[in-house]
Amino acid sequence: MVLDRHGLDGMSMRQVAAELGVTVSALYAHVSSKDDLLELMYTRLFDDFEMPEADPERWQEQLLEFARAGRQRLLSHRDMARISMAHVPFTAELLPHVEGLLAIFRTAGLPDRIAAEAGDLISTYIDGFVLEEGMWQDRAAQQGGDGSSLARPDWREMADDMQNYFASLPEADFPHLRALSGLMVTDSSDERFDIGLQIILRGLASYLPDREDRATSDG
Amino acid sequence: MVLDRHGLDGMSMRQVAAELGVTVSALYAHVSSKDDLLELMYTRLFDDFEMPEADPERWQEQLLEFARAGRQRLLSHRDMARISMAHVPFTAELLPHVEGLLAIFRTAGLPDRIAAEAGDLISTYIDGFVLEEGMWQDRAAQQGGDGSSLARPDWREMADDMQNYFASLPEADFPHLRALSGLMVTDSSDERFDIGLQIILRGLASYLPDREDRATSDG
DNA sequence: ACCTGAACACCGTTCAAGT
DNA sequence: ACCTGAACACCGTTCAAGT
Repeated sequence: MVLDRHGLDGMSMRQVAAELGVTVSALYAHVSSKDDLLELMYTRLFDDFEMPEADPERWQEQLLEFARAGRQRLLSHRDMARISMAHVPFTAELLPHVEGLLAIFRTAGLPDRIAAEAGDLISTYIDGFVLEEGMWQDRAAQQGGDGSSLARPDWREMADDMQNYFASLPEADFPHLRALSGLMVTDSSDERFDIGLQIILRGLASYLPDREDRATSDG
Repeated sequence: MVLDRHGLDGMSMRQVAAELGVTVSALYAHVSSKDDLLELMYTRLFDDFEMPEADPERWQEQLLEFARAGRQRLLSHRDMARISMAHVPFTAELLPHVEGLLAIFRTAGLPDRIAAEAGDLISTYIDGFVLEEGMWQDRAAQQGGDGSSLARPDWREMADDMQNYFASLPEADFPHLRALSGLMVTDSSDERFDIGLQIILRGLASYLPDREDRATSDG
């Protein structure tokens, strides 16, 4: 199959067929449904995804890298976050990744109960975040117009507008929003992703049995 | 507008129109697009959503209750999690809820930087979780068949199958999955939701400046 | 084994026309 | 002010028929 370079948005079966120079119905000889096709693409997407050797001294960095890399893959093709969400990752191709995640959690010292749920939480976070940012992009592009007349949305300008809006709210009703107006819309997607993940990782760390700054006592 | 009782799945404009005893095109006199309609429903959905008075002694319980209540609302109508995700909650109707969340974070003592991102994280979690569980339900229902011949999916049986599958994996390649096979698929959605949220809340708590068990010193 | 053409049962949206 | 009817430009999927 040669349909890995897409970038399409709505990605309809008809468009895929057209791109392959073939009728729509021909696709159904190779694939039982659109969902099936997306599933194939999804599996391919993580084909060469390498899981690190679990290192208990670096478990947080390893998870951060894992999550960032996962987000990047999902961002590289449209709709991948949605199909990722629809999947329980218990297929033959994806199980090694689940195992790799569990290895990181358990060798780090997390209790089994938490280790069993942590992968789920991180996956939900990655999928949810990517899906959300995709939707926001779509909405912004949609509002910005078809590239014809109006100037394109201008990200920084929007942020400024928001900031001014928050600062202009009545003090009596919105003291906290006013106080944080300078912090609410300033970060890039990358920063927001990392901060959210950091909070999750610190939550996981809180379950570690011994939380002292153990000097690297080799023995 | 009288279209708040739906439960519809695909919820097409045509179905809405039929339910109201009207042609499709008539809808466009009241609503500029399907997205607009969903937006109206979404706003209505949180009309009477009460935010608690921020209590620094109970901030974690308050957030847990907030998240549970939010999830319940989103579950009550199809597609609401998706439209929720597409929205930055900075509309006149939703701003009071954002303010209420910020109040909880800040009176609890979280640093402003974290408070500004925490609401985002929790919202992404709620939306992502609900969207995911909806998709899993859809898939299960789809596979289970149209209620005709085969016995319906039977939740517990599926969990047992999964557990057996994990336990049967080769020890050399999947030691951690094998070790956790009894914990990977046992929890209900409600439990998984709470555990994930608990991890996030403990992550937030890790940013509190003084983390001692302060006796309730009044004064 | 792989494809085509035509059809079926849907979508969201628009627009002239009616009362 | 509110609705209808018909159309436009799409969907995913199926199925008999071709080579």
